[in-house]
Amino acid sequence: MDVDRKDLRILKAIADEETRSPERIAELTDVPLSTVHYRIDSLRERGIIRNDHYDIDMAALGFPITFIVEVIAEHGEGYREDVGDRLLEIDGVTQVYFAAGDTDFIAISQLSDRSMVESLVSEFESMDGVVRTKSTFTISTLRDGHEPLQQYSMETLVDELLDQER
Amino acid sequence: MDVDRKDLRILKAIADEETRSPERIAELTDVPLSTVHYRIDSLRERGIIRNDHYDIDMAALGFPITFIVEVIAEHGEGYREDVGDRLLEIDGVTQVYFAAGDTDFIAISQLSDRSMVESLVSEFESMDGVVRTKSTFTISTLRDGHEPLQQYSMETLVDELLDQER
DNA sequence: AGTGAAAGTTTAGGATC
DNA sequence: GATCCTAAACTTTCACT
Repeated sequence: MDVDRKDLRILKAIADEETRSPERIAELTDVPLSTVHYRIDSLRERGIIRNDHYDIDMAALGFPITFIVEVIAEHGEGYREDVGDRLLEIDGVTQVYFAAGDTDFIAISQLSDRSMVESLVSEFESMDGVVRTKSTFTISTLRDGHEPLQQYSMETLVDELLDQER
Repeated sequence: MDVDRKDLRILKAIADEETRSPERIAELTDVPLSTVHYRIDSLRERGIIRNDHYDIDMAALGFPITFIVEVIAEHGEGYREDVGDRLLEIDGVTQVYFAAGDTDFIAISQLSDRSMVESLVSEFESMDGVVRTKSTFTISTLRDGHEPLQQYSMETLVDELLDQER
């Protein structure tokens, strides 16, 4: 059920080469083509690989601004859940996290221009159950999260995910 | 060069159905199959669709914790650039934004367990040029950013991306 | 936009460990 | 249960209309 070293080699090749081609993965990992197919199927069954899809570059499409809003919600009877649900309904909000500590939610959105930023800010501020918001306007994206496994060394993957070293 | 309504219909179908199959896209959009192929090629050439790849579910793989760190850097001679570069080198840091305002950087990481959180926090704190950090531990992910276009209504897309309404 | 043949990719069957 | 080969089935690309 758990991943093994061969799975990790395949996943790392997928992320590093940004490929979906079993042929290419087979070359890079020295795992035979048909085994690559078998392993990818199995990773999909285990929910580790989701659907295969296209990666849409939001900046290239016309939404170059990443806007991050921290939200402090009222702390009583289901307010937090309500606010969370309403954050999810706002157009352009692509990530929402529920957090521990001073901040209750962090919402990240991809926007087209300043007017879209302004209308988003006013949507957040007029939202029922919201006590305070803190917005961060990003100047540049040093790294987007589109291929997360690239940011782990094989060593970290092995250390963190495999129980028994041998 | 710019996208038109037909491009947006295709992109929205890709995001909503999480599909990569031109046949399925053709069905959903009523655009002929060969035109879907042609349009997807053209979107790729324009950089709007990047590579097609697998979506790796970091939580399912074994990195269920999203950890968000705001970094305030020293404000002199290239300190900011240095800090940015060093943030990018840390294992597990999947998104880094350079921001305007009180916070200079926002780094988002996907981690396996508390011990990985602790070692990341100490890496951040011991980093040269870092004045202060504020960490946010997320309890749950209400939405990850893996299919951003799902979070835009067709109306918003048309309003924000197409110049001339007709 | 559409057609159809060529090229490429994935699935399925069966042998092996 | 995992592996790996081969061949059939399917999908995509490409030259042409």
